[in-house]
Amino acid sequence: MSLPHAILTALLERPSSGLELTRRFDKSIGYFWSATHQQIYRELGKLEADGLIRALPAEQPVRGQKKTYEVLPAGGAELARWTAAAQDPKPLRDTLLLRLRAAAVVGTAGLEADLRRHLDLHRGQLAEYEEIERRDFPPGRDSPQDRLQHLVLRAGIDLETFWTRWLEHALAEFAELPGLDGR
Amino acid sequence: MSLPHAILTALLERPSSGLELTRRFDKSIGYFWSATHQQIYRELGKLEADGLIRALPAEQPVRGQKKTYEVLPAGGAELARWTAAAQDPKPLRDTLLLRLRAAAVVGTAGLEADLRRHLDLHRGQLAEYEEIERRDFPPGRDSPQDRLQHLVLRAGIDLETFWTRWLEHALAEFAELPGLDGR
DNA sequence: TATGGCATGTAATGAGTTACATGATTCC
DNA sequence: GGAATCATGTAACTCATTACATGCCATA
Repeated sequence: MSLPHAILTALLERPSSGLELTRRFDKSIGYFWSATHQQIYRELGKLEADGLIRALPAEQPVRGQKKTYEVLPAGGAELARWTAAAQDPKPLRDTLLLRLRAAAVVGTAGLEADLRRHLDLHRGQLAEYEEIERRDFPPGRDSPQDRLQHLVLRAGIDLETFWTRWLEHALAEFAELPGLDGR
Repeated sequence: MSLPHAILTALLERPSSGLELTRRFDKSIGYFWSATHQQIYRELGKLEADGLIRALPAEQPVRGQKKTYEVLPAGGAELARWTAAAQDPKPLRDTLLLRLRAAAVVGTAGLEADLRRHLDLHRGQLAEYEEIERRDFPPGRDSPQDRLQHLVLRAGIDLETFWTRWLEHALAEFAELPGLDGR
């Protein structure tokens, strides 16, 4: 239910082709809403059919040829409507927590290595976000748009901080656990 | 890919029928892996067909009649294998962050009320987790199983703490924003 | 002219959600 | 015996993922 709106947002920020969108979904927007190129092309087709976006004038309906989209007024209206609409938060669904709970019944053998790997990944992501903060949000610049985008980035930073701390804590606990392995 | 393993874990903790599992997925396990009864029945069928679980002896293959499942050795082995296997963390996908980013281009009108609502929901969830912690994990009890389950609960508590703080911060920022509404 | 990279797409599968259907049991 | 509730299930649909297919274009 959110992918079309993620695409509308990206296209309002800057008209783009499918592949350009795909690249932007690998960073920026993709930091909190990921999507593959297959999803994006399918959704661009739907959005165009629904009259929310259109291909820019030089429209060649040829296959391997670039096609840039822009948002139509109806698309902007739909995005504004969706942004303001009440939506319930989705319940948490996390594999790692599930595996820990499973480990309580089948033993912790082998889990620790993957916790360490996750810790490294989250540390890396955290460093990346902090670099972006330094580069794109220096103190001083604070248009409303900047503030909103900064707020989103802060969520990313705080979430990664949470995961690194939690994983460090978990690993410390593991070190103290008596041999539960293979239980 | 994780639902079957969530079910195996729940059944190892205690053999149950489909509806009992559904209830347990509304709390406990469901706090970090939610599932509806339709998913659960479908998955129970698959797990039984694959020989990972079985219906308890008094097996009546009658429709509206209770059917309790238990885990077979092959099921335990599969769960242990899955628990130890390396798995990449799934990229974040959060609607609220997306809406904030959208608000930076279409305006913040109407968003604030829903942020407040989310804040209330997260505060409620946090209180619920803290109550569980008081009740189920008093200082002192610390078998390895308790420690692992407590670790999972701590993740829930810390995550809800993060969201409440972030939402408070976001609302404070909103209060300072010049009229961006309807931009 | 052929190779590699760019760009757009199709097909198949799987996981999750929503709506509905049916049998058994209990209690009035 | 009728209504409510418990319990199990089916069907249809949407969304996401994985693998593959095809056309264009530059350049060696």
